[in-house]
This record gives sequence, C-alpha cells and structure tokens, in this order.
Amino acid sequence: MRPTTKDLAKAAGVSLATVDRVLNERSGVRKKTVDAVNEAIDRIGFVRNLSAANLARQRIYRLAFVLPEEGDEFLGALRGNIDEAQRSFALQDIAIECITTPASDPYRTAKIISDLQGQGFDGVAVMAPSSPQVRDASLRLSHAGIKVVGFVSGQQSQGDIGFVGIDNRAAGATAARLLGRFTVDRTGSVLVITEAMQAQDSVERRLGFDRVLGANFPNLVALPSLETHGRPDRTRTIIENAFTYHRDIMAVYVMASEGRQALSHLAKMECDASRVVVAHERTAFTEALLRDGTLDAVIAQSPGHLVRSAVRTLRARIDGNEPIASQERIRIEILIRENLV
Amino acid sequence: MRPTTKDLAKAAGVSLATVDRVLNERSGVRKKTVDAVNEAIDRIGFVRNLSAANLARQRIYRLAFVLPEEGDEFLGALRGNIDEAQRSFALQDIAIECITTPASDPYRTAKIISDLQGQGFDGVAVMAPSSPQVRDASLRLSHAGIKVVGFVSGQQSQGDIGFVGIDNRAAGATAARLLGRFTVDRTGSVLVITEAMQAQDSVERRLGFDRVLGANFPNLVALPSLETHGRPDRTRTIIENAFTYHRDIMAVYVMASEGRQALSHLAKMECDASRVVVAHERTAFTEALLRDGTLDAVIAQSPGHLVRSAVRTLRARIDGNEPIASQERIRIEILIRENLV
DNA sequence: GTGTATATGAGGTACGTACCTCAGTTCAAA
DNA sequence: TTTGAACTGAGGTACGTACCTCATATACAC
Repeated sequence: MRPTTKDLAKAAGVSLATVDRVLNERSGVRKKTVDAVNEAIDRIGFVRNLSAANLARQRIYRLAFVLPEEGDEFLGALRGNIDEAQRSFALQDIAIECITTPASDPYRTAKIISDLQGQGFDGVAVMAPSSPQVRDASLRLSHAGIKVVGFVSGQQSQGDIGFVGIDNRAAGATAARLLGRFTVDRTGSVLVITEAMQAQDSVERRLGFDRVLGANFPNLVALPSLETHGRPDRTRTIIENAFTYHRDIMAVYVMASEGRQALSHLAKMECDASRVVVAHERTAFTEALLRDGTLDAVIAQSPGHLVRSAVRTLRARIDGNEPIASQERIRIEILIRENLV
Repeated sequence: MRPTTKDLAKAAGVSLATVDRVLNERSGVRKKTVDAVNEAIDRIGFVRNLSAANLARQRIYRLAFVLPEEGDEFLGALRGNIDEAQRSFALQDIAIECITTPASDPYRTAKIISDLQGQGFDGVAVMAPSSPQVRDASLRLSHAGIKVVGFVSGQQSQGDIGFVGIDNRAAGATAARLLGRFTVDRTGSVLVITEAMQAQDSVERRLGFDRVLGANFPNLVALPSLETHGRPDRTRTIIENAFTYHRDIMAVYVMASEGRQALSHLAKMECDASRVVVAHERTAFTEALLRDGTLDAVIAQSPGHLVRSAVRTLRARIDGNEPIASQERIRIEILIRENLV
C-alpha cells in the first residue's frame, strides 16, 4: 500500500496540518520543518494520490485547443479527435474547449491567445503559424502560469513552451528518401507543391527534403516549391504549367498537410504510372489514393495521438510532473498501401 | 458538473442506498426499481466517478504479463517498458507483475497460466506461442472472470480473449512491398530468414509477404523460409549455404522479431551494397544497421505502445468499458534512416 | 388481520486529500 | 519578563463512492 499523508506526518514527526501546509506550499511553516517533511517524502517514497486530491479540491483541468478556422481534412481529423478526447478525458476531470483563430492574421490570433488569460484555463495547446505576435502572446500566457504547448505546426519548443508534433525536417527527409528510392536511378526533376512557403512547417520540410535528396539522389533535381495558397484555380494552373515546362518530372512531393486540391489534380492527370508521388497526412482521401496507386507513400502523424499527447503533456505540466517521453514522442509514420491496417 | 449518485437518487426517486445497490448489482432490489434507476442513469447522463469509487473500495487492479523467458532485444524492450509502466500506472492504482514461462514447452506454459487463477489477478496479458494448451488455459482464466488478452504474438483474438499487437499478415505484406520497390526491376531471389516456422507469427508474416510479392513483383522469387532456431552456428551455416547455392539473391527478409544473429552475419558479409535487407523491430541494433545502410527498412511495432495498450485494454475490460479503438490499434511502423527521430 | 419475507430508506464510517478554524506552543525582540 | 508574531497541532467538514447496519415500508400468503 502506498504511504498516505498520515504516514508522512508520522514519518516527519509533524501533524497532518503541517504536512498539508508543506504539500500545498502554504505559508507559515519554518524552513527547517519544510525540509524535514521533504526529507520524509523521499525517505518513505510518498506520492500524492492525485485522484483523491482532485476529488477533494473538486478540481477540473480546463484546457483549450487554439486551432485555425480554415483547413480541410487533416484539421477536421484533429477536431474529431478533440471531440473524442473531450468525452474520454471528461472522466478524468479534464474539460477541453476548442477556440478558433483566423490563421492568416497573426495580430488577431495573438489577441485571441492573450485573451485566454483570466478565463480560467490551466493549459492551452496552440496551433498557429509561427509569428512574433503569436510567440509573444504564448510566452505571456506561460508567464501568467498557464501551461502552453505548441501543437502540430508553428514553432518548435521555446522556453517554457513545449511542442507536441513531429520534427518536420525529419519528415521532409523521410519523404525524400522514399521518393528517391522509389524513383530508382531515373534522371529527372521533382515537383514540390506546398500551400505557402512562409509557413514554418513548409520551410522545415523543404530543408530536410533537399538535404537528403541532394546527398543521396544526384539523379533527381527538386524544382522550386510551388505555392497553391489554398486556391483551386491557382493550384490547377501551376501544376499544369509545371508539367508543360518540365517534361522530365519523375516524382511529386506534396508537402502541404492539406494537399487535397493538388492531389486531385494529379490524380486526374494520371499520366505516367511510374511517376512517384509522396504526400502528407492520412485522410480518407489519401488512403483512397494509396489504395488505387496514385500515391506511393504518405508521411503521416496520428491526429489521435497528437491530441491525446497534448492533453497528457499539459496535464502533466499542470501537475508538475514529467510526461512519459517515449509516449509523447509523435512518430513520423510512413504509410503505404499494405500498412493502412 | 457531472451528476453524482446523490443526483441520481433524486432523479430516480429512490434513496442513495438503493442507487448503490443497483450500481453495484447487489441483491434485494425489485426489477421495477432497478429499471427506474437505469432509466434515470440514461436520462441524466450519470457516469460513475471511477477515481472516487476506487478510492472508496481501496481497489488496486492486479495485472500480470506472461512472457517467454528467452528472447533478445525486442523482448528486453518489452520488459523495460513493463517496468516503466509499473511505475507510471502505480499512480492509477494498477499493479503489474511479470511472469516468465518456458516458451518452448506449451504444457508448462499452460500450467503457469492456469495457476494464475486464484492468485487475485484481475487481468492477464499472455505472450506465448499459440498452442491448444495455452489457448485452453487462457479460455479457462477468462471464464473464471479474469480478463485475458493475447499480447504481441500467438493467436489473434478469440472469444472473450482480445489481442494487443499487430496484424502480422499485413506486416509481412508491408515488408514485401518495400522490399519489392527498393529492389526495382532486378530479377533474382529473396532470402527469407526466420526463427521457426511453427510460430504462428512467422506463418502469418510469410503469407502476407508471399501474397504481395507474388502479385506485384514477378521479377522476385522468394526462397523457402530458413529457420535459425535461435542457434548461432546454425544461423551461420544456413546463411552461408544459401548464398553459395543461390547466387542471385537480390534481397533478404529477416522475418523473426529477434533477428540479431542473422543480421550480424549479413552485416559481416556485406557483399553487394545494392542488396535490399528488411527486418523487424526497432532495437539499438537494428537502428545502427539502418544508419550504416546495412538495413534498408525495419517493420516495427512500438513496445511502449504495446505495453500501455495492453494495460489500458485490460483495465477498460475490467471496468466494463470499451477501450478507445483508435488508441489501441497498434501501428505497423515503417522505419528508415530518416524517421528514426 | 397477522405473520413473514422482501424492499427500501436513513444514516453511519471509510478511502486520501484539501482546506478551514482555533487553541496552543515556540522564539526572538523589546 | 513580557509581548507579539510566527509556527504547529488538533480536529473538523468536504469531495463521490462503497459498504455496512438497522429500522421501517410494502407485498403477499395464510
């Protein structure tokens, strides 16, 4: 049986009241007594029973996810998993809310994040394009005692602000290796399509991609990234132009997480069956393309894992614990037709 | 705020004592009253506060992992993660024990599993080669009210006995696809090495492997599986013989989860750099081989995820809940040098 | 209507912790 | 030595649930 506060009081030679004062960092205890209690905690291996503590203090953890308002399937999957988490974590006294921001406007996004202070949140997961405004707003929240993690995209961890998501440079590198090996020794160029290169994620992915392609596949030359800006017409035009001007495109890397438009166009063109196409994120759409052979591989991160990991990380930080590192490391998954399960 | 038993009593128009009798399925309540309480549960959305309940009943969940005594790095990783789980789940009143069985002796293994009954366990995860003896022992445990799941290897789910692990047929298929695409159009044979083909896992992997290789890569012919039986001398002999008799080996598939011996031999031979090698499980050893290029890809399952998933699944089944399907589906991971993180 | 078994209610204690009050102690400064 | 502030202890209630006892209510058979 685990030692209780009562055991701890006995071990430290003080009363329950004093143990309580020390554990909850209340004032009015001499340093010497505090030390004695802490020593006893180590000695007998006391660990606070968080269930009982939360029961007693009627605590609920209030968490918020800050998400961009626009996005297609991957964002939808995240939202769906947040809904699911809402239900399953409710049993553990964790209340989750979703807050939407205009991703393209860093000022309003930062304002929304700042305004979270004073609303009673214990932790916030922020998914927003990195910008000085957003970064400062996050840091302010953090200094105000609210735990903050970057979520999926935007800057990696910084100061007290952790990050839950993949290493996008490694993701780009992974894409390059697969694409290179699948393309074999054929010589030609690689089309790289993204939504907007000002996004930090795209920059990282491109860096990783170029590094591995350059170092290992001299037969392939990656073209400058084409940016769709999420506009269907533009997407179509740039892809068609690319194929007109570059007749030696051996492979396509759809770098954006939301690559539906670009992929539908590529699928419709369906010219050379041997052309290698790699994209990001598992959605019903990319699954279908993997199955029909349009896509050769998908680099993915599990939205369910992302959401649960963010919740657990925030919860651990609120409780002052360390999250389990191995559980919270988001894997860069490689999906091909056979391991869609 | 979630409704409590008190709210439930009010809503059902009965006393707390009756609510308690219904919730804990004690006798002495008219069917009509039971129905009224259940109706009220649905109506107000009452969910039992499990933390409070476990606190009150001083309950600890006692779980056991039944593991084979022999095995190398992957089994070691599982053991390590069980240790970690032991610590982290202790905070959630889950006590985990590890029990070792002689994997090669189905009778003694079955006996050990049977003997678990009456030792106060609430749930057991069994990792053992599938055999009628083990299956029956597991079923008996299950009928005795102890929740049982198959773990990692052995038979997939059956009756009340669930399974925590990957679909090995899909894993073999995944290996075939990668190996085939990496080998390109070169013609030749594929060496398949395993520990023992009587293991269910090996059979499944081989089936999936052959299906995909046969359907998609007619240029490659998979040789009959070579069995190492875990013996270093034998491993060496069969590999050397294989390369002597088959001069056209283009690729090697090390199918066993514990492929260290075979892989070290292959690494030492290091003949043709273009030969494709695919193996299973992520260990320090396979990681190193991926990095130095000996291995082209590793098909893996996360030992940490496996262990936590088994614990959560057992706990959910003990509580009579459904586990979160998406969280408990173990992914077939594809690892290459770039996504080792 | 009485007896009896069954059903239900009322109220208690407990789990481990939080948080409160009040009385009592210690210790240093005046 | 007294004064006052800082510290400590004793004991309470509460959280939501489990589990116990005892008294009362209801139903049914006779």
